[in-house]
Amino acid sequence: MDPDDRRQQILARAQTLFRDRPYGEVSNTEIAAAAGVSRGLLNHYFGTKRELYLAAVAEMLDVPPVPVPEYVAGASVRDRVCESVNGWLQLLEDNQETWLAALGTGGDPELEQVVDQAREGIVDHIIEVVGLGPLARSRPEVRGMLRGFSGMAEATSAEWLKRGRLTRPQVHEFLEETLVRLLEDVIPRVLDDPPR
Amino acid sequence: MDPDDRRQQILARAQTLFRDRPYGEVSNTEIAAAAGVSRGLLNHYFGTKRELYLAAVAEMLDVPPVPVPEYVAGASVRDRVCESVNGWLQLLEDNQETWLAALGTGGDPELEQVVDQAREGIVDHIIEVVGLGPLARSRPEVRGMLRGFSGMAEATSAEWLKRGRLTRPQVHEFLEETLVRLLEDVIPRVLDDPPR
DNA sequence: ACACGTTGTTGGCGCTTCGCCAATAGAGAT
DNA sequence: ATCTCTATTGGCGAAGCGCCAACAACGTGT
Repeated sequence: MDPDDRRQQILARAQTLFRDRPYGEVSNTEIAAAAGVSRGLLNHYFGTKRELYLAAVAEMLDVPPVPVPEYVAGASVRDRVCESVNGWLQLLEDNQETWLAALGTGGDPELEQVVDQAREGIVDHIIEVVGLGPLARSRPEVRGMLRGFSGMAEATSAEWLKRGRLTRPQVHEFLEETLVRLLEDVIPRVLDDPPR
Repeated sequence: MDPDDRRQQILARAQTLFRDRPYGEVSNTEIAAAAGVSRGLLNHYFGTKRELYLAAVAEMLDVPPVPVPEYVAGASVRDRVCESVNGWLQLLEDNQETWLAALGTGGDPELEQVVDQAREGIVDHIIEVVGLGPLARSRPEVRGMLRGFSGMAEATSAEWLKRGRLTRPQVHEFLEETLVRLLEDVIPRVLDDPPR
């Protein structure tokens, strides 16, 4: 079989298994059986089990980015934030299991880095949507604070998807209101103050 | 040796090892050697390796709670929030490695539950500090949204401790300003709106 | 004082998993 | 047709975990 197809097939099977059960409970033997190949082949394509895991998670997180809403002249910051939050929630709803499975990283530095990169991409998206590019380039603190907002978004989304203490509209309104206040009040205030 | 002491000693050694390296890379043999006991004794005290891990993490997270600042009549919400944020940051600074190690949970449901409980404790603390008890009891959404704030606090703290894109005073001001706006504006607004 | 049971403690057995490697087969090229 | 290259396999050795039987040390009852 074509090596690329085989690699992709193995990855797909590994993803479905790693979605349901944690790393330690999924054996390479099981993945190989699910893919209909021998166990040694996994070591042939991906070196070790961890590398296979990293590849699987990395592809899980590689979702098509939310399209940036086209800039409508006269659209308020609030409108654009609303649009962005909506896209984020839709993306989450479509890929529930994927995100929920990838929330915790088990303290593995490399895996942490993979997830970290995905989160940084979210921050990029926010920056682009609200037109914060120049400021963010000169002030790294902006990215730091938006990562904070990203953490809030993940936590509230988990409350919605997992625990059910919040509904989707509630999460939306909560995040939208919060982000507006961050952009208009909190972030400028923090940037103005001396870092001490 | 006294069983309690032995158990505690093993736990201590396991904690230091699990702090530095992820679960899969720490062998029971190593823990036993570090504790100066035989490997089988770990299975005697804690049933399985996972249970030992859970016990270690649980004790890591069992930090002395931040004392609730005594209620000064006339103290504004902002003052109390400031005090609370300060306590949270101090706690983080004192137990850096512990928290950073426990941030990711590897998708393990039981471990997730342990960390989840600790985070819920943080929410309890916030509720108590800002005097939101009655409202939180009748409206579970309040807890959900405060969990969102807790996620933001963790993310910004990681930016400060790990990545260094934020300083501690900046994190403080950021969280304080945000929480004030949450309590005064965002949360009431979300609660008033129909959940749809 | 002596036997006895309780319990902390150890070493070892069996099973599973993982990484590696030699052996095989099958396709494409000369 | 043969040769080579590579995908693919089965198996070997090491390591780790859970369990259990044996040992020892201490207290207890008679």
